[in-house]
Amino acid sequence: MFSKACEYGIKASIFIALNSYQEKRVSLKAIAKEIASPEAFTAKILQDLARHNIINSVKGAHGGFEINKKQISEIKLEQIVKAIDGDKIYNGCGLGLHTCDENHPCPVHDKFKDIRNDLKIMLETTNLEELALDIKAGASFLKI
Amino acid sequence: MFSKACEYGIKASIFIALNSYQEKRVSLKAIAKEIASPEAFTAKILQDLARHNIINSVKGAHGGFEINKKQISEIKLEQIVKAIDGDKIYNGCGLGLHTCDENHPCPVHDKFKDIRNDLKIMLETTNLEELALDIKAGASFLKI
DNA sequence: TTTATTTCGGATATTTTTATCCTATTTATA
DNA sequence: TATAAATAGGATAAAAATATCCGAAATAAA
Repeated sequence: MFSKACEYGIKASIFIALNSYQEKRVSLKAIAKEIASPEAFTAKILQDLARHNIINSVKGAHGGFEINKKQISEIKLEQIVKAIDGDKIYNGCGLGLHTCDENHPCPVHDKFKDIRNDLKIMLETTNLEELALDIKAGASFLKI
Repeated sequence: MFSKACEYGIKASIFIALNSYQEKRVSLKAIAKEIASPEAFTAKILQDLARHNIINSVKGAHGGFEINKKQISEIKLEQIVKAIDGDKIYNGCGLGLHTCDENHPCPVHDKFKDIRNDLKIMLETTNLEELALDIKAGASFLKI
């Protein structure tokens, strides 16, 4: 469904959010360990998220990644997915047609429409805060 | 959502079904042209579908691909997807966790559950016949 | 039986995605 | 100011997905 890069990006964002609530900045190393991802690859993704102003990066000693506490509940999964995978998840045709819409639908266009739309709504309405709270409560997990 | 291979496989199957209703066997060349796919790559996919007994291949002059007319309405999208992409679309965790279930959910497990299930139901209930009939009626398209 | 046609299948190539490595730069602190 | 701790980012490597090539095998028809 998502690329590996996107999976890492979502998990990393949740972990950063979780720590930001406690005013804790987290290092790349800590993030990669927590979400069980390759460190250098994760670094690239975090840079990408920082460039998109989804997370904030601080260089130098005692540096690391953080998210403005007040913004955590405003950040939607959609922003992370779009920053990393682009919007192909929205525009793309289920069967790869170049143009696929009501006037020129692919064979599964109608069948996919609702599913894709549900996914879209889910990504647009799910925010980082709720995901972080679940992790905090032990109701969900970032690895294994 | 699906791999390119899977997209080609679905479109090819629909085109073969369409022709099989008219007792017409179609060649790899004709298929690749109709669905705008690379010929040699499509060949591999058709071989795969044939090995899974979803389509039938006939070697030699006047050979090609066909589907038993009586089976067209019985072949579900699910079979094609599973033959080509495996069942990762069902078992895979949205965030790539090794184990992700009710007892050990990933952060988006609940959010994804319904969407994934809708997709599953769609693939399990959509058959080749209805897709072929839409193409025949000009209500959907295999390329562009 | 020869020839043309067509799929089969192994080998290889290209592209994209994922992952790693190394140096530069930034920053806090001793 | 020197040092250690971090991220930034360019270059490269490895793996996976996509795509191509070519000879072998099968089959219909001349």
